[in-house]
Parts: sequence; C-alpha cells; structure tokens
Amino acid sequence: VAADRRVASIRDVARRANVSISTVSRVISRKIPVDEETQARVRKAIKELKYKPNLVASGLRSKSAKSIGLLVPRISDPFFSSLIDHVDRTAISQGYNLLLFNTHSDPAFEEQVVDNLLRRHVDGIIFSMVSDESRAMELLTDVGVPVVMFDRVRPGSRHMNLVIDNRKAGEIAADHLLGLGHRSFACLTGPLTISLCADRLAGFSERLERSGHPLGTGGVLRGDFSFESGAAAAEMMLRSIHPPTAVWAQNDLMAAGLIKGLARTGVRVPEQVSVMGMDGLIVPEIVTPALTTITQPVEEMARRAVEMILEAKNTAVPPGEVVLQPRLMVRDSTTRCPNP
Amino acid sequence: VAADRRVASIRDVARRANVSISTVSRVISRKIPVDEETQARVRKAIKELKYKPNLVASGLRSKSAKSIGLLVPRISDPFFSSLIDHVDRTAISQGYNLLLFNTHSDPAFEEQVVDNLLRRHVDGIIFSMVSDESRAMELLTDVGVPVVMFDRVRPGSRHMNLVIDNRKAGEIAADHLLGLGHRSFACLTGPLTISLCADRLAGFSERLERSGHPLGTGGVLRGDFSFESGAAAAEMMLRSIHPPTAVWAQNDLMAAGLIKGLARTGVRVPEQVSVMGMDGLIVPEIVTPALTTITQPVEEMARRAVEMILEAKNTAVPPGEVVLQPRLMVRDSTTRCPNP
DNA sequence: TTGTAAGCGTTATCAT
DNA sequence: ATGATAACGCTTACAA
Repeated sequence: VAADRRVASIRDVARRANVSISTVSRVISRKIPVDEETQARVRKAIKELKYKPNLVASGLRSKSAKSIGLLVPRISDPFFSSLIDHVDRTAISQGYNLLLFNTHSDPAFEEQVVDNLLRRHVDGIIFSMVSDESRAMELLTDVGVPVVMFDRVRPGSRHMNLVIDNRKAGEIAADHLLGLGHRSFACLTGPLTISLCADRLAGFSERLERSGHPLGTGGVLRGDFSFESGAAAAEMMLRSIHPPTAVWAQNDLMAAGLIKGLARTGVRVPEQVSVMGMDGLIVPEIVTPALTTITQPVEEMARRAVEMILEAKNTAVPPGEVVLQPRLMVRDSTTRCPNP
Repeated sequence: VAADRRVASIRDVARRANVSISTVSRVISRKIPVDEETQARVRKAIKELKYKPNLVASGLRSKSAKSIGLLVPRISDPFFSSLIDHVDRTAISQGYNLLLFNTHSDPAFEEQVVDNLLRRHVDGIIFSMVSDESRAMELLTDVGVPVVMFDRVRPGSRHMNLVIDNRKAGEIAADHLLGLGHRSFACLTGPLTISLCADRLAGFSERLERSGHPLGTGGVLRGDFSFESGAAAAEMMLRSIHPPTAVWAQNDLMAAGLIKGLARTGVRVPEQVSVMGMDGLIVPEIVTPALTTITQPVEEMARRAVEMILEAKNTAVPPGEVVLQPRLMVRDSTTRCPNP
C-alpha cells in the first residue's frame, strides 16, 4: 500500500545541515567548489534524510530532465527490443533514462505519440518511423531538441540520420546466393512504403540483374516483417511457375515464418530452397536450420544514436548522417543450388 | 539540427487569448466550467501557437507526471518485451507514459536503478525483481507511490503483488507429460534464487512424486532462462544414467536451446524426448518442432498491473494480491512415451 | 566559499 | 466564470 509520506526536499537538507539550499545544490552537482567541512555536513544530512534530488523539479528549472525519448514501431520485434535494451544501457551510463513509446506501426498513432512525447521535454529523441509517409517527421521540426532518425529515414530530413547501408545489405545477400550457384530468386520484403525495404530490394535485385539472373515476375513477395507474413509467403512462392531456389527475407522473423511455411508443404530448407534473413538477433539460432542472415550492428547503432544526441547537445556541429555496415553471417539455411 | 526556438507557454496563450493563465489551465483540464466563448478564444490561441502543455512543469506542481516506471530484468527476453509492449498499450490508453528500466538481472545494478527511478517521481512502479535476494524491495517501502511487484514476488511484501500461479504451472506440465505415458522426467529451471522458479519446480516435482515417478537425481537441470543455458543443459541431460524421456523447461527460450542441443547430438524431439516450455510468446511457433508450452496471460497481466496502480491511486482499498492462471498449449514437441 | 532571490511552467487557493 | 498569486523543488545569476 502506498503511504503518503512526504519525501525530504532540498530545503530539509539545507535546514538540517545549517546551510542554504544553494550550497546543498552545489554539493550535489559538484560543479562549484564547496568547503570540505560543510560538504561533509551536507552529505551527512542527505544520508540521514534519505534525500533524493527531484528530477522533475530540476528538469523544469534546468530544462534537462536527463531523459531520452525512444520511439519504435513495435516493441516486441526482436530487432527493436534488442535496440531498446542497448539504448537503455548507453543512456543510463550517461545518466539518462528512457521514455519508451510504441507507435504500433500506425501513422495515426505515431502522430499522437509524437505529440505526447513533445510535452515531456526530453533531452533528445531517437525515432524509428513507421513509414516514409509518416507525417510525424514534420511534427518534429524545430522542436528544440536533437532528433535522431533511426533506421528508417527519409531523404531531405533536417534531423540527424542513423542508418545502415541497406542497399549494401541487399547486395551482400545477392552475392552470397549467387556464389552458391543459385539462378532463380525471390525477395520477401517488408512494406515497400518503408524506404529501407525498397533500398534492400534495390540492392538485391540490381545485383541479380547485373549477373544476368534478374528477379522475375513473382520474385517480389510482400510481407510486413511478421512471422505470419513469412509463413503466408511460402504458399505464394510455391504457386509460381518457376519457384525460386533461393529466397532472401528482409528480416529473420519472416525468414523463420517462410521456413515454417515451406516445411508445412514438405519443402526442405536448405536442401530444396535456400533461405536467408536479416537482423541477426536470437531468431537465427532458434530456428531450424539455423538461419544464414545479414546482421545489423544493433549495439553500435544504439550507442551511436545516444552519442549523436549528446554531441548535438554539447557541440556546435552535430553529426548529420551516420551510416553503419551490415555483415553476412553464414549458418545452415543456405547451401549450393541443387539443380544448377 | 536542433534549433533553440523557445516553445510557447501557457502565458503566451493567455496573453493571446486575453485571459488569465488560470483560465487557460481550466480550458485544458476541463475540470472547471469555462464560458463557451472564452473557451473558443483560448483554443484558437492554443492552435495558433501550437501550444503543448509542459508535463514536467505540471508534474512538479500537481505531483503527477503521468508516468509509470517499469523495471524488468531483461528487456530483450521475449516475455518481458511482450510485457513492455502491453504495459505501454494500457498505460498510454490512460494517458500515462512509460519510463523503462533494465536491471540486467543484476542485484547491484537493480538497486542503483531503483534509486534512480525514485528521483523521477513516477505515479506508480511495476517491478519484476531480479531475485528473492533483491534488497531493492526494501528501497521501495514507504516511497509514497503504488508499487506492483510483478511476476517475481516475495512473501510478506507490503506492496501489491501480481503473479501467476506458478505451482499450478508445474502441475499442468507434469500432468500433460504423465498423461502421455512418460515415466522419467527432468526439469530445466531458472535460477532457484527466484521464488517463481522454485514454485514451478515444486508443483512439477510434487505432482510427479504423487504419481509414483519422482524426479530422480539429475532430474533438476539449472539454467538461467537463456537459450544458451538450454543448449548446455542438453549435454548434462544425456550424460545421466537414465536419461529422461520428457523435459519441462521453465521458459521457451531454454526449451528452444534444449531442442537445439539435443539435435546436435542426434536426439530427436519429440520422437525420443518430449520437450515442453513456458511463456507462449513467439518462440513456440518459431521453433521446430513447434513447442508445447504453458502460456502466461501477458496481456491480462500487463493490463491488471496498470489497473492496480490506478486503483491504488484512486481508491481507499487497493488490491493486495492478484493471481492469474497459466494455460496448457499443446503443439508438436511432446508425444507419447516411446518405450513405456 | 556561501547566501539571497528570481525564475522554470504549471496547478491550486483564494478572491472578485 | 474569471483573475491574482502563491506554491511545487530545484538551478543559477548576483551579492556578500
């Protein structure tokens, strides 16, 4: 049960230590020298009263509540939950806490959420947009706090951008599968209104074209990043006249669904069809066969995102755009083409 | 780039609408009647200035920043990321936002985090402790805000408790496996310093004992809820003199690891060994074979947790303890005992 | 080195 | 129905 005990304030500490509240403030902030002896008195009082500075009050006055707003489209997506984890880690190491917002991959909800976030006067915003059509970005212009557009960005943004080279990811996937002798492909994409999906697809298909084995009709399967959409794609795929021998899914969850869907109709991976995914978090090792995938450097992404915000606060010239590199991770779900 | 544009305050709105700031406040809060016409003027000014109430300021004054603190041991664990998702959903539907904290399953870190959280004067705390040895609970007594101890509780707590019937979960698992004719069992547990693990184990083993087929030596495998610990347990298990034909892992991640580990040494699930898990989120369908598991009603748990906090704020007699029920979900990883 | 006092942007308590 | 005005708990010039 919540007792309504009044909690000690800086005044109480000041009275107890026989100093002014500003002295107490100085002792805490350690920015301005305070006599050793009075310092000791103050610390004693703080301990005795179990005083904890009220960050709401200090946030109001100093205009920095030491918090970072993190907006993601889906909290429970393994990529984002891992991102949240790592962002939290770096943020807290710098004394910042996380205000978390789920936009539910819904543009309307996203606007509402951004509007809400703005009322909280966070020190910075890390934002992974729902899609290129998000009006939310406009709501974030000139808001007076650093904004890092994360993972999903739109060209011409006036914010900082942090992305991985998605086109490159597609190329890596294509190269890997071509190298295994495959000649007939499919790509299971996320919503193409998200530019990152379009970029990945572009890299993938251009590389294939250049090698003389373009993605044919039915070579583009549209999913929504969910396991279910991956499973559903399996049926679509098998219905086509020339079923591909190699598929790249734009995230691991869909790849896992695809494998499941294929297994359901008796198609074996990788013996009959090679499948690869993207992200590289938990899912690839859980799945059977273990998933060949393209990993994203989430930890580094998270760290850089927080750093960018802090740099923007402290330096005159904040970083504009940071691009990180995806990497191939070969496991068991891809193999040489069975019928070359 | 972050421009330092000053954002409109309630004073600006008041000036523009030719009213006092209290009137503006009244229009916004809708608690006190305001003349229709002046109301219109105020709303117009709000729109024109793009005014957004500063929740830091209002939080300071009203002692309610409309935020809930959520502390979990591991953000990227599927159970907790799903929990976070649902808590966020309910919280936001009530106008509350989420401050998220990761305790990293580390008691020392946990204390630091709780201490930190307390400075933020949230309206309520939902807390999933690291273990029974957590000193953190003491830090949370008499803090003046409602605290819901979630999932991991300790008897004698003066906070509200929200749990599932973990003993029952163990019984359900035992009954399912006994019903399939198994006579030789193992339980892959989480850290036994977490009472929920001990409870699950107690329910499981007591049921087995009563049926005349007790968990033998080596029947208790200790894991840490991670996929890796599940994979490692497979080796331990196969080394024992009478390897079990049925194993219950206390979460799905470990069950998935176990299946992987068994596959590595050529043991097939469920043909040779039946495996079941617990939680029921994403993992069971990704895994091959699909995992028989005991589901936790996360959505309901999340909703109840938020409700409990709100009730504690608003009613005289807050709920003390809420117990929810786990349910069996049969899929493909368990089957009749091969050698009865 | 320390104290005084003026805010930060609200809400709440008075009056009117 | 509306307006002054005093907090809320802190930071930060400015004085001393």
